[in-house]
Amino acid sequence: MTLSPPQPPPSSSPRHAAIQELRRGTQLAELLRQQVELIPEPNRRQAAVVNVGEISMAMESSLSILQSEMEHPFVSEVMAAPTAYSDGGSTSRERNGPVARTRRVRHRRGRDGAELPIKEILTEAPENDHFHWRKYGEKNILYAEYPRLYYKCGYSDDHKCPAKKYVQQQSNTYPPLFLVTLINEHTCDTLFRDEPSSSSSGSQVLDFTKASLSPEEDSSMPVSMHRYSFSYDGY
DNA sequence: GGAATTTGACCGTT
DNA sequence: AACGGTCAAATTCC
Repeated sequence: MTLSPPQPPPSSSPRHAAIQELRRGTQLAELLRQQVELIPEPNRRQAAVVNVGEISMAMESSLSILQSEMEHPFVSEVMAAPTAYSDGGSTSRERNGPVARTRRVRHRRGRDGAELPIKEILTEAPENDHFHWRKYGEKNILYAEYPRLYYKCGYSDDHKCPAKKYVQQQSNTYPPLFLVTLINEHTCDTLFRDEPSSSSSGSQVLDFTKASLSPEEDSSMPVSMHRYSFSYDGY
């Protein structure tokens, strides 16, 4: 992933130092993840993997916040919630677009006109939350190389949970990066959030197969690189 | 057969 | 009119 800002400030900048530390943390988390994969007991292993995933996500999120502030100091007030802003311009140059463009984050408003809480995260693992999502749409976005996938909380009907999630692949690097936009907080959180340590017979819910395939690339990559499926346990 | 996904139509916003 | 987000009928999967 391309982590360097266009014009790195002097390394004496505290913010730059923080970014360096976060990058180191990300690498260490990845190392830890590999170690954790070796835990023999399935339950403990899965729980540990999930925790490491949370750590990675937190790191990515913090990195995105710091980097976006350095690259776009003017956009931070746009967000209605603590936000990892990432753009489609400097970190992902669309191959099929005439120019790299800065993604404009629009205010999203509910019916009463109030701004909706939005959180954007750039991550390699969009499946690393433990919620049950149901896909309800997919759109090709102008100048974007990959489609945007639309998900809503699997309990949106039963429990009126308003949480939604958009997922869009941002790069064809390995591992690919996904921009995850989270809209609204889960109201089903404590009661219905899937437990990472619960046992099998889960229902497979999210599949990023298409999102992670670029239009003309073929079998030069292992299949596993193309498959990003969410698996959730029942409750 | 039920649940989840796909995909074109529809609609609101810009 | 174009674009992005959602709906919902059709289809696929388990």
